[in-house]
Amino acid sequence: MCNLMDIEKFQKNLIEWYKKEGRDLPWRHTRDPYAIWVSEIMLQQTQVDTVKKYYTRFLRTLPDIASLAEADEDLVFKLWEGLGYYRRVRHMQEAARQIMTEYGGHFPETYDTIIRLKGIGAYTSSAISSIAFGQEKGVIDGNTLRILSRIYDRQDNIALEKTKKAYQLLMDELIQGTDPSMFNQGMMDLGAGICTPRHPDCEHCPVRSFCKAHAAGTECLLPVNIKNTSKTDLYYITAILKKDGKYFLIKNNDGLLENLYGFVQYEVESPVSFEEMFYENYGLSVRLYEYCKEIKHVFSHRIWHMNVYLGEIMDTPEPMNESLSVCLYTESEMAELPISTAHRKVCTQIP
DNA sequence: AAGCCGGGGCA
DNA sequence: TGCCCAGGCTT
Repeated sequence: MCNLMDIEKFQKNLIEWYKKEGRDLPWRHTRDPYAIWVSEIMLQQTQVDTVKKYYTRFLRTLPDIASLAEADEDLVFKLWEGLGYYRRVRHMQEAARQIMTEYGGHFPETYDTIIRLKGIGAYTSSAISSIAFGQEKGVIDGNTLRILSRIYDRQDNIALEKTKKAYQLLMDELIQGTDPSMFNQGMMDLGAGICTPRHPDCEHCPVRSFCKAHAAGTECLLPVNIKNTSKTDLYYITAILKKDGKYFLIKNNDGLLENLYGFVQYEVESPVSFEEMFYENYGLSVRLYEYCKEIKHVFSHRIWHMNVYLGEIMDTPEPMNESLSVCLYTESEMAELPISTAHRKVCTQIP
């Protein structure tokens, strides 16, 4: 693509195809920047089909910026339970409060102002500013990096930041003078349905006449994406601890799965070591009396091997320790708490 | 620049 | 199993 006429033809082919073959998605029936924002945050590293279920419920429960800003923290995380990357929703609530105080509850309308909001980077600011406000900012994500690598038959490693910067310039050039919302969303649908990672469907591609990789037959070798994917194995003893018909759960205050609830687990070699460490941390005597099974849970960069035990918390002097009672939940209370998928698997071992 | 942060779908 | 998915923040 070397001249303006080619770019115009590329845009026209893409957008005509998008109008006909584009996906009908819930967040494409609105221009409300708040709704589009929610969808874009949910869609970060998360597949469209997964997001659909969460998106509708989230907007029904928290329909606008003000309601998100004022919402109870546990409710917000509960709405996110199972989606992963929980920091996203914490940041979103911070940004909602930011919009209330700095912009009087009115969503900012330019790329440079939107990107200053918590949890919004180059991709999301481009997406919101183009879709909700018609700004000519191209989105750079896994889809567009793949498409551009193929269109230009480039070998740049898309895992590198400098590649993304170079491709941002290309995208901003390609989006000039057309409908920014349809161009960006058309590119994403092209990446999702035609220009797929493994078996691209070039026969049905509306822009294959512009594609250098297709001409060279190299489309299946692109994009180049070299990154380290080694995982670390972690071995835990995870205890389902019961007292008076309730279960002992703690809230993670930092790190992995921050703000979610879960069973106590330690990286120790034996049940006795667990009991000792639990006593050090909580001043409570526990007894593990039965081994259930190992539950494996795979994250992006680590694997949890959770060796699940049943246990009980021994009698404590009256009145019951304050720090103990706040950690005890009935099974129906547990259903309402935000709990990670790993620990939901552990719940299945409750007798 | 590299590490960290989840979970689901797919070949 | 390994890779991918509408990424962003921290160090």
